[in-house]
Amino acid sequence: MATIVDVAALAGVSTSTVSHVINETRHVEPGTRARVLAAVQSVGYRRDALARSLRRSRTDSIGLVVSDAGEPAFADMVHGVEEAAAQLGLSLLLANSAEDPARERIAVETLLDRRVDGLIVARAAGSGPDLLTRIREESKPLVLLDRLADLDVDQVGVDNAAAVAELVAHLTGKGHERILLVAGDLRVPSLRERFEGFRAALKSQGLGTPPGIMCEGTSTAAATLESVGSIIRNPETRPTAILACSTVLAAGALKAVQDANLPIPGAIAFATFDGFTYSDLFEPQITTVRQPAFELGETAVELLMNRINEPNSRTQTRRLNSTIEFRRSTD
Amino acid sequence: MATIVDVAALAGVSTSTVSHVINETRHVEPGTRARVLAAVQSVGYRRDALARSLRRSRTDSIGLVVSDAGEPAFADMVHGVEEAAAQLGLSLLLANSAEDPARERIAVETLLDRRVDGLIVARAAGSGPDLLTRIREESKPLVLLDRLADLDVDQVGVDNAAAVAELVAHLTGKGHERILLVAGDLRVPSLRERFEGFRAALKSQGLGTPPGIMCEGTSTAAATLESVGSIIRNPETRPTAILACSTVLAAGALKAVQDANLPIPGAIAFATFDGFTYSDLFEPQITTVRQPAFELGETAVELLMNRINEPNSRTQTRRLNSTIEFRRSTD
DNA sequence: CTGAAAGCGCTTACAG
DNA sequence: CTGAAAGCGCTTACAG
Repeated sequence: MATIVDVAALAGVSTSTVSHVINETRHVEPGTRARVLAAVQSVGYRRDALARSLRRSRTDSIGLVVSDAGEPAFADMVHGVEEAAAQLGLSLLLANSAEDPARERIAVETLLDRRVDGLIVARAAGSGPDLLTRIREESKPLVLLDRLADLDVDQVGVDNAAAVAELVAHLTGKGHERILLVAGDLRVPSLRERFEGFRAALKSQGLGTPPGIMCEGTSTAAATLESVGSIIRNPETRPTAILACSTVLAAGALKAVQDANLPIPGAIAFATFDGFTYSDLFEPQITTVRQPAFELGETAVELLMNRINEPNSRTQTRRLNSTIEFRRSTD
Repeated sequence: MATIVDVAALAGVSTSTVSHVINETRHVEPGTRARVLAAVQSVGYRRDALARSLRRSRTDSIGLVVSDAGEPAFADMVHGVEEAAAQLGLSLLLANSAEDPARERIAVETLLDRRVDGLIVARAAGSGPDLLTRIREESKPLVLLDRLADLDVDQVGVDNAAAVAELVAHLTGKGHERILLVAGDLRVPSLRERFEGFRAALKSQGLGTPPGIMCEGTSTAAATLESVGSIIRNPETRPTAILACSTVLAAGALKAVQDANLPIPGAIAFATFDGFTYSDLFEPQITTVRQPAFELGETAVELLMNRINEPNSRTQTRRLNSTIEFRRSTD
């Protein structure tokens, strides 16, 4: 690979001048400039980003650690981050923690070693606060994505409480008073927010939480199938509506309803967070809270750039609105 | 940030020794070693990957350019690549061309500037051969993913011909002789392979391609809805089965069938490549060719590492098998 | 068993 | 308007 020295030699100038021509960072005589550019072409010179980064202590790259690259919502966030980063001329280093705090730690350290200009992290379910402390120690710009913390950091997520409230209002409006929340792993902040939001929404509707009408702690479709199954098979505990807090929970719960031969929405209404694509084409058509996942990613980059450019500005927490697609499953 | 010089000073040794201790690259007296390690801890030293890469001309990173980060199949491939890379201690630089050859070009150049050790590319639909030439000029290891080329490069994709053949055999076995192939953009190699495979399969069944029974060129759900709609509304051209070659094509075609009030599979059978998740939970339950997208990504990394370690070995083309999930839509 | 020193390919004050 | 030179933080032959 040709270096700046080769170009300088061929053009008969110093490496300073070559550098300044390439980066347009100071005025150069048109003639000299032309010779340099010609030399660049002729030797096929390409600036080495590594050397440049080392010298400038800035890499023009950002790191993204997601907790579950297999989940469509996270895939969309990755897409949004990539898009926004590309627009700004930033490269994206992607890592997946697979919900494993140890892997998350390694991913963050690697990204730190590579001197990314900033970090966006959607934390693993069991991730402790020490990770954030570690990043702060390095005073590396950081934005939390989707899975927020009760800390003084920049973060962007969904307004889960508002979405739950709207959904509960919709269901109670249809006369439902016994709603089963399939809540999932409450260590995941977004799931906890939905859980808390659900309780608050019921309370404000004067309903209170019927005992046994929460289903929490399960994370797999199989486990959800089982626990939801046992709740709905028992007429004592059977709800008139089910609200699932993620796609995988919805899959398990939906299967349980089908296994119990309960028609939707005839015997039981059904709604879900995230959920299935192209729902309009299939039966049952399921009412779905659609997260603005792509925009979440874009916003994370925006917050990160703010932090990089203004290290001492006040941190902000952004809550984006989800949209609810109302369909026949809750009619 | 502490550097190797700080560590050396504190431990009272040379930077050579520090480097060798950290990298375990030559024997060091246990006592010295311990002092170095203690110094590393005490100053919170972390090796700068940038400087290391510059010196070694090796970055332990790979670049991945996908053509459509929004498509679930590509998201899974990204996931597979990430997983395999992480296992090998490689960082992943991700870029999306969004099916735009110009963006693809920029993405590749950026990755080349960053001196990734190798490149995995799922090319944009209109991508020309000059991009591959360019990468070869730099003699940078390259693997083509999913969208293959008729060139002497390492590549991994799906055995599309085999999948189509199996599906066609399944349909003809059910008595279908008029099958509509919703083929999509034939500039996309994988779609072209399905198209060619379809013709070959019909021929080997002694059927030949009925005129007007191909629907090609459309890439959006809306355009597909329209063209499939006009084909199935006309009893002269109406097929008894539809085979869609991608998720978005399937969405458009399915809508057209529903708009025409043709029951599936009563009036018309339906099958698709890729397609919808959790299909078993919804009606119509659609027969689906499931690509091993994650494995495709993993295999791409494997081929790339082979190439990096053995630059002069023979190139290989790997074809992974898809699995067909047979469901009621083709009963 | 260890160290002095060159060099990877850039950028950027400093000087003229 | 341009150049000589230091330095970013490492690795690695070379020498002892």
